[in-house]
Amino acid sequence: MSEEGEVKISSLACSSAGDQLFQGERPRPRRRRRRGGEDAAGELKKRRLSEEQVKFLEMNFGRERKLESRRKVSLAAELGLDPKQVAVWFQNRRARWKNKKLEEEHSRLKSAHEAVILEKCHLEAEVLKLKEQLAETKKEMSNVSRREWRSSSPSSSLSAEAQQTLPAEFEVARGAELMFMHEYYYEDCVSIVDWPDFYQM
DNA sequence: TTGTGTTTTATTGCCTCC
DNA sequence: GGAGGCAATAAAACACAA
Repeated sequence: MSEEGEVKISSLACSSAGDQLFQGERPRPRRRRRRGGEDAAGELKKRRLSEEQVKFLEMNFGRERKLESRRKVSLAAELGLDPKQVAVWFQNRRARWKNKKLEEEHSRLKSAHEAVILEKCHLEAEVLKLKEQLAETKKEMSNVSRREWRSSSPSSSLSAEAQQTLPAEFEVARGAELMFMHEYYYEDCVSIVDWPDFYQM
């Protein structure tokens, strides 16, 4: 078989001078091989290996994925193949094996990723629930403190109207703030006259 | 039968190692 | 520098639906 023949036909391929500028970064130039599927002897160029041959090669591949020279020659002799065919078969088999491993790894990582996403959703839901609980607790604490404040301030100078508008609708953070201010003012005996202004805020 | 997708065998070009 | 490995690709062989 002549390599020259194939190279001549390669003028049909997409190889060009420009391709040479991007070695390693671009797809390699493709060479067209002779079509027709027959070699000089009239035999088919590409022949499928028999089931037995493949089985034997598989068995050997299972034992050792690499093929040293002596083993290649003896395998070829046993199978009645060209040593190069054996080498090619091992090369292609390694490529298939590698692809399979990559696919397995991909699906393993995908499953792990999905599990993490699921856990994240659960944790987010839990955080939401805990936040709601916290808000509820703060609200209750604020109500309790408001009630205590009212009952402990019988001489309050607030009008009845002002008392009515006390912080029933207060947001939670404001409620906590209120608790703090209540304690502060109460303990320091500061006049509460300004409180209605505060509540109107 | 034929068009199309997949698998298998083989080639090419580059890289690394001894 | 030659042998062997790998990635990318070609092309034959095969499978299969329409």
